[in-house]
Amino acid sequence: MRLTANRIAGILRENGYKLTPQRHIVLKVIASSNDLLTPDSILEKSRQEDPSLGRVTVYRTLEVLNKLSLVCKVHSEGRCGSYMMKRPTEHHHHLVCSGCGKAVDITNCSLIDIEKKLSQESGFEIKGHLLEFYGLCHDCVENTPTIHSNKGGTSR
Amino acid sequence: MRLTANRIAGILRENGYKLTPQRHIVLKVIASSNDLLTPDSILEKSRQEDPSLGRVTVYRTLEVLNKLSLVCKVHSEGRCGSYMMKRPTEHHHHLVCSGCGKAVDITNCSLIDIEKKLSQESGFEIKGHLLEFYGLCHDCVENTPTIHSNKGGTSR
DNA sequence: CTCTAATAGATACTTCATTTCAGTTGTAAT
DNA sequence: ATTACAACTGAAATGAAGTATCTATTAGAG
Repeated sequence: MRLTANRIAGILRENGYKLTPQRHIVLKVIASSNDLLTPDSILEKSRQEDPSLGRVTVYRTLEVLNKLSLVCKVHSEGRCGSYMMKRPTEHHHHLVCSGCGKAVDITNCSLIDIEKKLSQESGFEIKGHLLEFYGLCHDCVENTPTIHSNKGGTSR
Repeated sequence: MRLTANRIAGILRENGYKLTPQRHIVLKVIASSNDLLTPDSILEKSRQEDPSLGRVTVYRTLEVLNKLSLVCKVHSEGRCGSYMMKRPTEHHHHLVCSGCGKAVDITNCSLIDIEKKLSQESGFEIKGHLLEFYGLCHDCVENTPTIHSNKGGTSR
């Protein structure tokens, strides 16, 4: 089951948020993409429909959507703070293409068991984990793309 | 085996980098901490020893250390781009305290096997993964701290 | 000691995000 | 429909984090 922009619009209203034309545009942009989107690319796409739409509105809408757990905030390679529509409702992670931003959901996460063991060993009260896989999708392997930057290593 | 500031200084020189007093200070700050440090906190601590030390120098030193794989770049909760000395030389991940930044190394990572399976299923050429656990260390559970910000969820 | 490429810090700039504020609007109640 | 108001919008100012440029300085090889 895929969350459409209209379905999300309903959820917003149910939670006491107003449904403005601007929000509807931003929603549509996010909901209709399979890729990871930066706030800036969301703004750009939204302005194709309403050129006067403000940057602040994008950030505010993302904040609301994040609060309602309707979007996933992803770190990705060299680019933190990108977003995509939440597709599986259960706990999951992502495999993101460093080339084009395409994202695949990974739902079979076995780290919660590991958390328990870690918790005992370390004395930490573990609140959660961050897991992302990154690489190149089939198309980008062939086309050797240069869109997403890939500088600087992360902890691995 | 723990990397000391002096040992790292040697590695720098072996790789053709000069060992300036400023770099030595920055090194000492990172090497003598068990916690995750933001560039800003590294600057602050370094300035306790040399108040004229510049922000740019911190970034440049971190860049060099990262290039030589002497530090780990960690994303952590709501705070990307923090650093800590690399302790195990092999592939590993971190458990980070959202309260005080304390970090524990996790060396038994089984995700590389999963990567292979994922690669076959998705058609992606997987380059790596990002995994971090976060929570509160024993001290911070008791003292209910407020140092590190904890706003906004990440993908989990 | 001398020489030079590497480095430091000052300054300016860029990018990304947040705050503030005055005017506008969705929507629930009349 | 009309009204009333809290929620919302965009412009502009501000802030935070990191980068680029330039000149003076210096680590360290010879």
